[in-house]
Amino acid sequence: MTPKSGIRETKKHETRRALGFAAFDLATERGLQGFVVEDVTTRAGVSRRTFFNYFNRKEEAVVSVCGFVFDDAMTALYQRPADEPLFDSLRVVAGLVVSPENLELLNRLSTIATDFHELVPYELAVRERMVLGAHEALVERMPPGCPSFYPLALVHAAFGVIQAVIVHAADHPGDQVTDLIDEAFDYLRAGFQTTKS
Amino acid sequence: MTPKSGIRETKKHETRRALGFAAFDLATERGLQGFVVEDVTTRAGVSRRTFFNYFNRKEEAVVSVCGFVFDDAMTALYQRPADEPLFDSLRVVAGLVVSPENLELLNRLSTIATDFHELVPYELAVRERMVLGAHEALVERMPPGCPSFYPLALVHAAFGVIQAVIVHAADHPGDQVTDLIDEAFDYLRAGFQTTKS
DNA sequence: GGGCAAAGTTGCACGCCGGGCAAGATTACT
DNA sequence: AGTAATCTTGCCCGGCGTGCAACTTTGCCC
Repeated sequence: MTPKSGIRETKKHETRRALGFAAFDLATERGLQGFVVEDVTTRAGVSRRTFFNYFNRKEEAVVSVCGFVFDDAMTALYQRPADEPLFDSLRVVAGLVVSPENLELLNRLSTIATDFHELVPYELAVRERMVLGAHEALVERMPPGCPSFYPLALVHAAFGVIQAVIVHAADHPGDQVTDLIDEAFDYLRAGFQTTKS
Repeated sequence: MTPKSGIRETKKHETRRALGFAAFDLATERGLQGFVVEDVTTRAGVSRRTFFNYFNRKEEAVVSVCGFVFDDAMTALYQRPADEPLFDSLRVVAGLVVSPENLELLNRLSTIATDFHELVPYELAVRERMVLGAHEALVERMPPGCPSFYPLALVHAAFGVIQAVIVHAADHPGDQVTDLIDEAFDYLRAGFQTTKS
């Protein structure tokens, strides 16, 4: 977690990014089966062996690009005022997760995953990282000694409806995502006791 | 979806089960890296090539055993009275998902996944199948023409808190799961406006 | 800046994965 | 009984994933 000193970490980060984007782009262009690891490393300018120092498999590299969605969301969550209700913090973060740029990325990923089902598990894993990260962020705000189940349940429910929005948005490209997030969190706030529409 | 006639389907089903359990047991005994596909097929009594007619990879076979959790839950959901509120149906099904036998299975799987991180994505995929299946079941009960976002959000939130219960139960083996499910669905019903504990 | 330790990259080698193909076996249909 | 459809199996082969041992680069201290 320490930033370490410069060049080394920076280069690693750049190499990882280069490999991730190369894999993501190749998957977009040719489909998941349309390229081999060596194609990725050629594009990224490193050797095949190096690829496996960063990722365990091709699929991980492809979905890694979406990790920035995770990073942005977590950064935002940690920056929310400490006295803000947890529910409201999550609502704000939810809006960021489904920003236009992020949705574009997530939809490209979904498109690939539709054709190549084997990618789905890795897509889900990225989301799971986000849920667990958010949980940790919330726990820090809880009064000491407070049982952790409440924030655990809250964060799972919140990211559940966020996922619902993403799924729905993929099927209904016309809908305003901001509205969907509002609708989803209204349902959540009302305990799903109103159907609204 | 048609049952087809007997022997053929039955044998396929049995072969799939045999491969799944062989893989699951081997993973429990030796860990995910402690065996190769050929070990699975030897135990199941088929050829190595046949394995790949049923699963794309070893990991899929290992988690496939948990598919029965999915099947049971879906069967139960379809059998709920049609006029029962969706929320209540999901609450009942939630109790079944975290039955003692299922939890034993899910915990064994979690244990393996803890040691062998590469299994996690496949674990998540099984859960995702359950969420989408439940959504379909709920949609059938909605009045025709009703927008599908409400049940989509509901089912994602519900399985979100179920996942929270499973995660929590893995960390706190002493807790009563039935109580956790009640607590989780109470939170959900109350829109997370009460902390309770 | 010279030199050493730590960390990262690369090529090589090798076993396993994953699946196309075609032949053989088994089941379904009439 | 005969034929079509389905499933299994062995063969084969390119790609995957990784241990290992050089080699190169970076960090650090004198």
